[in-house]
Amino acid sequence: MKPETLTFFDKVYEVARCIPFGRVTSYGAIAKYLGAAKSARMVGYAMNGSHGKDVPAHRVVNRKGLLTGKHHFEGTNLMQQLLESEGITVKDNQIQNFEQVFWDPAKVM
DNA sequence: CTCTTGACTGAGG
DNA sequence: GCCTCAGCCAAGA
Repeated sequence: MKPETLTFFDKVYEVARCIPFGRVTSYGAIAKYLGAAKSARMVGYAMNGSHGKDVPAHRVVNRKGLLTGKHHFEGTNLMQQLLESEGITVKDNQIQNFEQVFWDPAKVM
């Protein structure tokens, strides 16, 4: 990869890979961790390019714990199944016990 | 170069 | 708690 390509996007991928099993985080949490809390949209946008990478995008949801990006996955419920496979309860595209499974990147670091 | 859109969020009503 | 507005930055037309 070219150094010029090392941007906010690459940092997002890096943090996303650090998300532990059975945990989730929000776009804003990642953005804030990167020092660009107001660029949460870029995190989601970056996820658009997460295909072909080891980025567990299904573990990244919006601040409400809603699976806003499920439409970007192959199936209509693939994202939900992936989360449920990790022990996360999902109901109506929304993560239950969100605070319980929420993972803060800054908290680990 | 300009305009629109988007996997978002926080503040205000 | 829900709706609306503005800010953010990048990619595509």
